[in-house]
Amino acid sequence: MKQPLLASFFGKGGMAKAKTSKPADSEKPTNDSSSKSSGDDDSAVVNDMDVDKQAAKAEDEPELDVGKLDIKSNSSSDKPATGTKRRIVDSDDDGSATEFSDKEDTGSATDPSDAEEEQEAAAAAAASAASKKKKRAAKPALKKAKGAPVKVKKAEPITLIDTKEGKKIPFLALCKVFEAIEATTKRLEITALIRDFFVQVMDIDKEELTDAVMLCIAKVAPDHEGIELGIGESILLKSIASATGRQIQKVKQEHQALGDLGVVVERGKSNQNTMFKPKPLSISKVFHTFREIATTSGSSSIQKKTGLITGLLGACTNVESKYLIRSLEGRLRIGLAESTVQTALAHAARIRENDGDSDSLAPEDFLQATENLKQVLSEFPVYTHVIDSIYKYGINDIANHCTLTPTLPVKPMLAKIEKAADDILRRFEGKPFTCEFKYDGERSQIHYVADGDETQCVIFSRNAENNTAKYPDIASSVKEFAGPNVKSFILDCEAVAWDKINGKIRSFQTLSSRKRKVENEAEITVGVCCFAFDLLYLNGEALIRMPLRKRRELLREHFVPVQNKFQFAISKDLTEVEDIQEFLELSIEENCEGLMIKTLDGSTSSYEPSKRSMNWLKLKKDYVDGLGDSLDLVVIGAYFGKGKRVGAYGAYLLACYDPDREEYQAICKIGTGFSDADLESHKEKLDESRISAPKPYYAFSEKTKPDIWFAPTVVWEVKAADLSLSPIYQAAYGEIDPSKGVSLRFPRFIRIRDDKTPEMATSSTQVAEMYESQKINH
DNA sequence: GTCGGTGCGGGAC
DNA sequence: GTCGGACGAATTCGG
DNA sequence: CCGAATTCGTCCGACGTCCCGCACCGAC
Repeated sequence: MKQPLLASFFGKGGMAKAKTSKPADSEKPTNDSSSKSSGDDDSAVVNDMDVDKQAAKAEDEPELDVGKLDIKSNSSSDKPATGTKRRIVDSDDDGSATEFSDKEDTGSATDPSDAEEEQEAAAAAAASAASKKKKRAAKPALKKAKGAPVKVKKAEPITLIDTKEGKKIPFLALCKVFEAIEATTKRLEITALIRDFFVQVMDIDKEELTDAVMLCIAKVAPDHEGIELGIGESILLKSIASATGRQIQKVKQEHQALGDLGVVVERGKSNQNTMFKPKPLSISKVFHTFREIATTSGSSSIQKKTGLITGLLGACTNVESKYLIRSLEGRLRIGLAESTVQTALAHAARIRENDGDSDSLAPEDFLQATENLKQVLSEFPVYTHVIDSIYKYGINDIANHCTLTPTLPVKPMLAKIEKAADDILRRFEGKPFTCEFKYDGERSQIHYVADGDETQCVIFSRNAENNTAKYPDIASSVKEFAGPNVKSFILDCEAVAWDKINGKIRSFQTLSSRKRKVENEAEITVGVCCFAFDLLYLNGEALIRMPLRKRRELLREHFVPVQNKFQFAISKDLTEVEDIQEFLELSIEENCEGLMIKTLDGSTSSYEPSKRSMNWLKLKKDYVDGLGDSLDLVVIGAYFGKGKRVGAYGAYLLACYDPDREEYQAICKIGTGFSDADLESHKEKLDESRISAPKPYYAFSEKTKPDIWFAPTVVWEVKAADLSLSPIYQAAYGEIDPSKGVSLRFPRFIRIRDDKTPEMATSSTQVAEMYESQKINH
């Protein structure tokens, strides 16, 4: 088949300088207690509120009526993804109907009429094997795209499922679905595929459905339970080597070439001739082995884990091994992520409750179900429990049984990037909104419950990790900042490293050096101050559906700033662009990252994480064209790309120039900001200056050693949010700290600087100056 | 057998 | 964290 | 007024620095 080469794509607002006059009237935001004043009590603060303030398919499907069976998924569907209707009524029969064999049953299974597409699919699959030479062919994007754009692929019935009592659902069935998903980029189709699978599993067994869902999202437990696989590249390499009987080095090489461990195993296994057919893996077997891996720790745990993985691999067919490995990497990379899985699960549940009939359901029915499920999971992120409730009460009623509960993390509301202050007014046109300082710390969700004398405080991170052990100091000061009538709450805050001697914010880098498991409060080296900006729950009542104005009111009414420990995020309710601009400058001045902008009233101001994933806006200085730190750096090396970047370089090593020592000093890697076309053209151009070993005048560390070296010829403009003190990069080495260099936070490619020679790149002295000018470093 | 260095995994941004 | 690409839905444009 | 073209929002997966905790390993 003709696989098109890497396709190329094409494609690619300023801010007014306010400052003019401006009725600076009042509104000097004062964070009261912040530094000096500290009138910590509410007085100052709370009062001026108004001014504002502070703060598959089967071998053959005997039972299926062919007619009904083929379904066209979506495509024309007017309803979202309801397209595919399939009836798998069988189950009655003796089950054995659907024996599966790992060999190629694909083709045969489906209905002849579709031979065409079938071939297409087969081709795709074959492609990887046949045309292995050009790995690009494997790019999902290209796979199908060209082939049959017109015809929509029908969802192939995948029924490797034996419904007979006691039989487990084969892992292979799920993998077949993954394969089909990977072959397309159409979102509706993806949803339909996984949804159909869930529909089938759902009828069979609740536990297996849960296991399947967990495998789809590549998780082994809810985030807050802190159960992690603890598996990474090196352990996988080891396991693959042992399972396929090869040297680790070999596997490593192949990994570099292919950029995908999944593909590496798949090929490795197919080269192996298996004498006997292993007992097929079931979904629950796989999932439970994953859990076992996750829960082993201690001495020689790596060996045990490797053993478990090797065992699984031994029982895998080729396809299975690919997805098994990717699951262990924590990312399936097939275009199916949690949000889509949730949608599919909701649709499946709705269909099941309609006796398996999707035709009579309206698009709104699906929408409603999806919204319910997403909302519930964001308030009660425990799949086992939620799925349980679906069975018990129905998808439309789960919200009444899985409600926001202190002690269980709420998915935090996020913000969308906004690049210019002007756009904000347009977006919010006329509606009142507030601007808050965006502090550079760590998102903390503080939960508290008092039950008589028993009190409990739990603190979660932005990603729902349980951080209670990291912040015992916060937990122990709850009683100081919570008012006397507060019995329970969930607070949304930013925990920021705090210099209590000078009453100042410290850098993010400082915060991150804090111990993660503090045994004794006395040993805390980095103090923290919480800047609260929202209240989600208070005294037994969820507040998330209230408008922000109300939540903020309750926050200020029931909580009290405490010096050096707890404050309200500084905020101002504004209406003019110039004011926003000025407030942004002020936030920067105060060592914050920028502003968060939120509407105050109406439904858009409620705390609804799932409905609109980002209802807040964030405005940072470095988003604005022409502002923020920008450097011109020399490209001296490159790293092979992985996944969708195979065939290109995934990242490059950059250096600044030190004219005194006449050397190029590594400063950071860069891997974002490139369009696909950039990726291609950069490689082409840079390969011309490829050299086999680093120049003697390159200063770099082994830890950042690139796969490919270049002579210093190309200069790029790069933007960064901050500069950091680095243990592994050499830029401005010794100028600030005798044993550390400087690196960049959030580096991204902006453009090529054809007009600069490498010697004209940003110098190490300039780098040092830029670092020094960040006042937060003193 | 203990101790410190190293490399990996995972989590912040 | 930043960023670009693909989809699908919403909105605008052009005949 | 309707279909085509364009814009917008969402989702996904590439990739960045730095840090701690843990398992491992070699030196003593």
